[in-house]
Amino acid sequence: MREKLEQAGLRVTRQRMMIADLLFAKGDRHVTAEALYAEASVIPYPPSLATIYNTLRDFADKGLVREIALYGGKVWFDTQTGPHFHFYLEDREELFDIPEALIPSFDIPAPAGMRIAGIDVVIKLERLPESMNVAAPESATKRPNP
Amino acid sequence: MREKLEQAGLRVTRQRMMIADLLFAKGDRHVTAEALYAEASVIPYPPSLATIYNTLRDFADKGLVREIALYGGKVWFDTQTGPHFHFYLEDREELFDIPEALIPSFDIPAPAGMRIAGIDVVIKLERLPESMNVAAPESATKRPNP
DNA sequence: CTGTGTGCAAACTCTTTGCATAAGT
DNA sequence: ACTTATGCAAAGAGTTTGCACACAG
Repeated sequence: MREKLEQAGLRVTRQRMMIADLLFAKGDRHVTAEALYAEASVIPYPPSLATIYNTLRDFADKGLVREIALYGGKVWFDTQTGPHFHFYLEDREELFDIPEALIPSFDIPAPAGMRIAGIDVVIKLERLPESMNVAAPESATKRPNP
Repeated sequence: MREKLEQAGLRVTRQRMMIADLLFAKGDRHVTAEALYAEASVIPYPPSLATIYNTLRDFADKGLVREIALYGGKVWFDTQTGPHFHFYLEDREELFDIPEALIPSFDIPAPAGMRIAGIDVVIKLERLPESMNVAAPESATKRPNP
């Protein structure tokens, strides 16, 4: 953890260590600043909310986490910085990864004079009524926001 | 235009007509509330900013426009409600459609007990330095946020 | 020691809301 | 007439910032 910060050129402080621990200890995570703050707040002498925000931004700048495009409201951060897509469960405000295996190959050319700086794919999910709970998985065949 | 509002079950008011005109008169548009407000403000007796916000939300509720997932900050509205993906030009804060022809077929199954409520694909673009302006189009092969 | 990070509160930005007035049907 | 929309200003949510103090290198 310590090296992770040093490698990124960030000073190793108690707060940053604590935040890094929360983020990276238990595998991939998808968090908002508020959620992380709530989580940190059970620990004695937790970082302030402002520090959580600043730290998440610093981490994002250094490539330790990445920001995710989502509807209005809050900014999400993802500890997995590599290529992958997301499911978003609106009613629970939960964000999780789409298994790599399910991701189709993508080959959209950038317009002339531009380069692709990142791709964000978010598939919004809705919980089906109980009675349909065991229905066959639905497909998302090229149909953004039907 | 009038019928568009009536069909949606919205009262036809001067302000809503003005906003609908701005949105739908000149083909597909991608706007933020602020931008639309600025645009409307050149007209005598323009709608207030609050009304722009309320109207855009009403329009979105009735399916006349759709909301687009973008990084933090502002909410965007798109007059094209059908399935399509977007390029986002960060430095200019411009959003535009990806031609249908370029969009790959997508077939990601929803997890059991869920259905897909919408797909948002945003490809962030960066302007290349002048010297490379005529470079061959780059590809976005399955590489979200490299 | 020196410079950077932290905490707090206040500022800021974007969006929504309450309430009195205006306008549509 | 009756109901819904509008405008304004004020409130609200999320995020950033300024400044004094603390701490890592």
